Amino acid sequence: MVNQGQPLDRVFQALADPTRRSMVERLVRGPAPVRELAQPFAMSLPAVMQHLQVLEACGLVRTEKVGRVRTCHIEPAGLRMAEDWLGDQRTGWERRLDRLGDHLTDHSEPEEGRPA
Amino acid sequence: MVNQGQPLDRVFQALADPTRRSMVERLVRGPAPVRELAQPFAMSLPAVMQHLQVLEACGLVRTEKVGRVRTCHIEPAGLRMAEDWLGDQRTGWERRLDRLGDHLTDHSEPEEGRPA
DNA sequence: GCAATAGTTAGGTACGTGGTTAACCAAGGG
DNA sequence: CCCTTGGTTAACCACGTACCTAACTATTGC
Repeated sequence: MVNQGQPLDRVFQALADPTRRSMVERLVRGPAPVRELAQPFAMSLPAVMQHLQVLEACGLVRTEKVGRVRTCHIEPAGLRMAEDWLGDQRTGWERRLDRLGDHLTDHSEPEEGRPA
Repeated sequence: MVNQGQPLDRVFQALADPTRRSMVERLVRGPAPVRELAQPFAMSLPAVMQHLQVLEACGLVRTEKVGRVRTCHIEPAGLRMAEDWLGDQRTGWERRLDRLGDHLTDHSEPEEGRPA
């Protein structure tokens, strides 16, 4: 429960970059070739390619080359993995708040770390 | 709509590290002093402090020092910000899938990028 | 086949990140 | 008052990341 580390590492790392997030935002509205993906960013093609590789390596994006054009699709499973982790933390937190409320109404116990 | 960059950058960056994610996972179950937070990780106190600072800088964690003890609480708003972004992308994607389905049943249009 | 287009590879640089050790300061406790 | 505990600061190092330019390959269109 404490260690499913690596894939999540890569996904969050990928999402930590504004360029890559923008790419994801764009790809969510439909697939696009590398060139179109690169257009809004004031940076060289190789730089864009690198970002793309990061996104692909962590499973957020899938690409396939048809003629000389590589088309990029988003892979929603990757996003969901991250969203799930976040959701788990939030629900864990909320559950804790509930339990804390119970204890307070029961014994007026002061707030502290793990009860065990 | 394409650039609310910086805070999200920092949050995802913070979550990209397994140590920091573990810390969040622990803090979700209740506040803890630095020492206890550091205990499960085979690394020096300063390293832990650094991670803590990252978490604090991006608003995921709030800390306060009482005697000589600094207690760390989680700050759920930070998690929610990230979760929201992820959710936006997912819904954007799902909406697109719906629209695509409509078009297909209507005009048998081939799938492509932005319709504008 | 020649030129333009789309992408790729190679190599290099500047900066950021994650860790270390050592020395230090500030409570508490005997 | 002295020692221990808890945290902090400083200085440093190894490695990774995010770009760049230049050169190259592979299609497509004329």
